[in-house]
Amino acid sequence: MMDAETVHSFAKRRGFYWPSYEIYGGSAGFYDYGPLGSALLHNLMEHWRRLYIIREGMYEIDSPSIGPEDVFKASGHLGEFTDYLTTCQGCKAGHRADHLLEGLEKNPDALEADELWTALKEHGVKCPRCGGELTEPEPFNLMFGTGIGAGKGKKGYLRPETAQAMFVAFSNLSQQARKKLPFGVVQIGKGYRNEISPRQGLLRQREFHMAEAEIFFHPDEKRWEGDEELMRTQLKLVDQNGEDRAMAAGEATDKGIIRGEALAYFMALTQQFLVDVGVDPTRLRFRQHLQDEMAHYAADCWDAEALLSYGWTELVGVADRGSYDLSQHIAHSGEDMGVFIAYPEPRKEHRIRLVPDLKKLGPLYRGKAKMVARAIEDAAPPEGELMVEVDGETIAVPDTCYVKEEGEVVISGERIVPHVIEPSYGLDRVFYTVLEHNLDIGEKGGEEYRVLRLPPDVAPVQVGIFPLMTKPELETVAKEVMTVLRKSGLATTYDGSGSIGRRYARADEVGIPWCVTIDYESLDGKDVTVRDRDTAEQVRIPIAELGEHLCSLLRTRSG
RNA sequence: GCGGGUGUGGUGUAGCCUGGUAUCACAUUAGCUUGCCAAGCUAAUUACUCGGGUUCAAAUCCCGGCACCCGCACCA
Repeated sequence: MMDAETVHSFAKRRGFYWPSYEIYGGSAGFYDYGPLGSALLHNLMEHWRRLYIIREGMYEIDSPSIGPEDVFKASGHLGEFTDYLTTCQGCKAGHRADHLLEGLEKNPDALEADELWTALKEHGVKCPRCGGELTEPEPFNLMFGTGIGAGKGKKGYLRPETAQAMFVAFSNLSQQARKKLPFGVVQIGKGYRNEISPRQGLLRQREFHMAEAEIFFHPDEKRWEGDEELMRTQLKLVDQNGEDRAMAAGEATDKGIIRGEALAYFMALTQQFLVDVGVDPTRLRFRQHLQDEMAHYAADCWDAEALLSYGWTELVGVADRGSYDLSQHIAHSGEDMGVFIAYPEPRKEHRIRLVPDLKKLGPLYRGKAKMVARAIEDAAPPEGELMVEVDGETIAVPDTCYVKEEGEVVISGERIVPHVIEPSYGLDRVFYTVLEHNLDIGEKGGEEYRVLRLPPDVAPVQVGIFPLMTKPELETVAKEVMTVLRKSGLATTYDGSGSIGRRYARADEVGIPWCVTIDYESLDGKDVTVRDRDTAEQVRIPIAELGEHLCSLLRTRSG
């Protein structure tokens, strides 16, 4: 099997990627994409856009990498991403304080620093490795913090995922979708996580590329009208019980293995993308999250995993997140993000409702008055005193603050909070997988011979232009041909150095699918050879038709 | 973050134990040559991870930082 070291040195030698800031000693978890890498990464993104935006008709947005603290309080990242680490004074091993309290406290994950410390002392917890004394837990947050504005300013964080923007701007987006469900919104951008120990090259970076789609559904109608063919895609599934099987996406839905048709659809779409861009389908599977691995709000979650030299590695997570994200932002911001769904027929109902009196509520609750009012509207008529819950606290509301109204009302629909299905791609991982799965190290004439068998539309360069000999008359024509091809939109590189075989070898190694060679017959006959990377076969094509010939090859080969 | 290992041109390496001009190959550039799959000749460019210490002298010995690899922990 290909080993990662080989891929890394290859990547550096041919300019795909290398560690950042090398001349200053480097910094773990950061990588530069070089000329060929940038082009390849860009092609992956373009392919992704073609699938999600053009074919599935989703909307794209582009939002800031930095967000104010409130956003991450609401999203849960501030809490979830903060771990408290305690260190053993003896053996210096670090442990997560909440893990040490597992089984001793009811919900150790939710404890604050001082509570954790108290609990550790109360239970007399010692280092599980050597039995030594533990230090006071220190907070560690996986989000990069920063300040917004001058002076003390406002606390901000670099986003740990791009998804929150789609939830935060939901009202604007649903307006753009003309308030019809379902609709999908995507974003490609960078995410940032201050990993404790980044390892494994591109797979676990501190700054990385993500492509995420949030598809919003009516909770009872999780169906996406897309390409029906996709539901017949064979998927390799490893479910929660570790059962391993291959079946069509549609069948897995019918059998209840995948919980929901839309989830299955987006898993199939995910597979199509990965295979299109060069992930080996025989080394690809979907693994269902275990119950305790899944976020508590998630209804179901499957990771697309690729088999790499590092082992099975998550490339994409496809999750049914329910209404969790929107509900969180509704609760924290007070913004109503519901979508109004009209009934087929308006209904008449006898109703008792509570109408809040804001004039009374205002002076009483000040900043919270609006939220109290909303809670009153939602509350059922009380037996005695009205109790409402606002922002985690229970408030008794005097009966002077609202009036009871009773009567027939016409209800033409209801407001619901949409559910969301989220395919979330780690693009750098896809990138690495495409390299590792397609770098074919074989042999030719007793010598090692490398061919990067990339799909043509993913390859960083599509055409190599070579004069057969380094003679001025050939070089002139070759450069003219190059100009024409570049004008027709093909990524083209010129190489006139060394023997022709050497140039083919150089081109094969970086995955250039077609090489065009200009020889003496090209001067008279006006045609050139086009050589195919994978078969090494050559055909002669008139120069006048070359652009169209290559463009059509590109179209047919990219599916 | 803890423990162990490693760090030499763009890539892969020899040298390190036993301190004294840094080896070789490939790659790259230029010229010649070359009529289709890493041919040849000539020349050129490029390296001891960084900082400190010991020493007349450090790639080599010692200390520290950084990076990478392996294990542990971490990986919403």
